[in-house]
Order: sequence, then C-alpha cells, then structure tokens
Amino acid sequence: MSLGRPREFNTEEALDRALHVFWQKGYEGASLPDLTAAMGINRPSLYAAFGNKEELFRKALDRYTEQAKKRLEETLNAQTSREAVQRLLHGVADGTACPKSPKGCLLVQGALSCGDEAQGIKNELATRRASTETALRRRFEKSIAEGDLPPTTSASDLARFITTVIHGMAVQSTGGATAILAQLSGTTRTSMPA
Amino acid sequence: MSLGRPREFNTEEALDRALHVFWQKGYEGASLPDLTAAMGINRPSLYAAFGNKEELFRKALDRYTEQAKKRLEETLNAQTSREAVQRLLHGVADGTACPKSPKGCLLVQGALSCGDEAQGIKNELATRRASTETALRRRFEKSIAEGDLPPTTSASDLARFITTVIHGMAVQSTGGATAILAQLSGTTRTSMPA
DNA sequence: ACAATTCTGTACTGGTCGATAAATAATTTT
DNA sequence: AAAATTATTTATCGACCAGTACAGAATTGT
Repeated sequence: MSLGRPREFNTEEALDRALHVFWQKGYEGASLPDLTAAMGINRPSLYAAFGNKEELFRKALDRYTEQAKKRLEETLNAQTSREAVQRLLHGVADGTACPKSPKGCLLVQGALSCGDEAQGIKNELATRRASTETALRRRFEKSIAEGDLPPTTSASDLARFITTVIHGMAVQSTGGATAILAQLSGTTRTSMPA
Repeated sequence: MSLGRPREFNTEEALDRALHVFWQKGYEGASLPDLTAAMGINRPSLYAAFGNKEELFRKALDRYTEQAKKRLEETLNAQTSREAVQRLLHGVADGTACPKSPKGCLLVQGALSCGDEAQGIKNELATRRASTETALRRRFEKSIAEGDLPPTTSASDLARFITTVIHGMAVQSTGGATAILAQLSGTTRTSMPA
C-alpha cells in the first residue's frame, strides 16, 4: 500500500458523482459546493485528488467519453449501416430516457455556451462531438466500399446528418419530462422508416 | 417629452447588444460587466431601464423570439409543407452562418444546462422551443387536411423530427467555424432529398 | 429662477466563486 | 517508538458576482 494516510473515499465513485453533477448542471453551472456535496468529500480532498475544477471536469469527461465510445463501437459493429444507425438512434432514445442518469448528453450540454474562462472546455466538447461524427463517417465509408450503401452516398453528409439528429435528440431530452421515450421513438421512426 | 434627464442611450439598440452577449455566452456565462460593456452603459442605467439580469434576458429573449417567430410564420406560408420545411432548414443554415449574429440558437444555448438559480430560464427556453414545434405540427395538420401530405402522416412525429434536426443544426453550428454553411447544407440535402 | 424629476457615474454592499494555508489524524517506514 | 508521508478538517483567501446608495448632472414644469 502507498505511504501515508489512506484515502477515505473511492476515487472512481467520487468521479462518477462529479460526472453526474456536471452532466446535469453543465461546467459553469456546477459549483464547488455542488460537487463536493455530491461526492461526499471536502474541497481540499477534491483538489488533492483531481487538481482543480477544470481537471475534474476533464477526468469526468474522459470517463463519460470512454463508456460512450465503447457503446458506439459495439453499435457500429452491426452488419449493415442501416441497422447500426437504427440501433444507435434507439440507444440514444433509451439512454436519455434512463432515469439513472441525467437527461441529455454531456458533450452537448456540458458547455454549449459559456463565459470566457470556459472556452477551452467548450472547444474540447466540440472536438469530441466531431470525433463521434468521424466514427460514423468511417462506418459509412466501409459500407459504401462493401456495397452495403449505394456508391453515390456521401458518407460525410450522412454522418453529419445522423449526428445532427442525435444532438437534436439530446436537446429535446433536456427539456420535456413527459413521454420523452415515446417522442424520441417517434423521431427515430421518422428518420429511419423501417 | 418625459420629465427629467433624458436617457443617453437607445433602449432597443442596447437590448440588441445584450441579446448578442446572451446569445454568445448563455445566461449564466454572460456577466454584468460583459453586458454593460457591450451595451455601452453603466450598471445603474441597466437596472433602471431593464430591471435586473433575469428581466434583461427575458426582454432580449422576447426580442429574439419575436423576430424568429415572424420568419417562421413567413416560411410556413409556403404552398406545400415540403417547400416550407425546405425553406425552413435552409433558413436555419443561412442564419447560423450569418457572421453578423452569434452562432447557434439562443433558445438552445441560452441555458441548456445551468445551476439552480437559472432553472426558470432553462424551463422558459424549453417552453419556447416546444412552441415552434407546435407551429410546425399545425402546419403539417393543415397539409394533411388539404391532401398536401398523405393522411397516414403523423403530424406530431414529423414536427418533432424537424425540430430535432433544427436543434441539432444549432448544436453543430456553435462549434465548428469551418465550412459550416456547406456542412449544414449537406444536412439539409440529406434530410430533404429533392 | 427654482423645484421636481429622471438619468449618469462612482463607489460600495453582502454573497458566492474557485482555490489554499495550517493544524490534525491516520498510515507506512525505519 | 519515532520519523516520514499523505489525507482530512476547519477556516480562510482574494476575486468576482449581481445588485444598490448616493451624489451630481440634465432636463421639464411652475
């Protein structure tokens, strides 16, 4: 074991709780008291373990992205692009309806707009959003090469379109509390007519 | 003329400038110094003319919504729903690319997530987003009644889908600075083939 | 000219923000 | 047992937040 007094809290669990706060209130909207209360620790423990507020956010973001990326890759492993997209949209609809997690998507609502100090965070989130679009595009390019999608398809346009829909779903899910799943499913049905 | 010392600034112009700040930085991200600097007035003048930060935001929001509503109604006056949607999406693509205004949509990025104090603002924005969806739904219902859309169409699902796409476009436009118009046009093309 | 009224500018308020200093507690190493 | 090391707790820091008190300036009404 390491030297000195041992930590009295679980780092990963605390990080998860911080993630939930950021997810719900955004980077700027989450105050240090919000975070420490949710994490069940005092401020100096937070700073000792995670650096500062920005580093804490980035670590929570890494954790979030890691899981999201895993699910995305699994989804994109579907045989056809059509099925992959179908699963993807349904996954987003289910995910945002899940009562265990905050509504919406951290990559979208973490810092869509912000003051000058948080511009770095805002840009980081934009970059990560773009990377999921890239993953989609690659999947479509593979489908085009394999004949699964018509060769006239614009993989980049299609990828952009799907990510646009997903981001739109994320926006919708933050607001209305009522019948989100049904409404999102409606969106899914419309954008992917069987 | 009214009694007392006359105002040295134009109220509407100052409100417009405040709107731009909120649009860019969001409700929480916009500080009083940000606002007063952009408006070219001192704090007490702001409070005398607009109440407080929240009232100022609501007035700026009214101004924003008013113009957006006008454009929306004009757009929905197109002969067919298809043409209306086509114009609408292109209008959004052009609007977000316009260098005169901040990127994105105030209704989306004004307070998508926030601290406890701004929950009222967040809900207000969600309500206003929902009202544009309602306007779209009504337009589609009209088209269904007139035979412009097939009777099997779900006006509410279609309206939700289109607003989802629009909100997604708003998210995309906040981030990337490069080739937004072309990319958004790509989205438009994909979601409205011909 | 003088009073009444309204706006402007300076300076300030209490409160909260993110971040830390210092003392104490708990553990490992020697 | 003593020294070294690390975590926790309490109390606090300066900076910034939204909001305001107050005095001076500019106008209208009498």
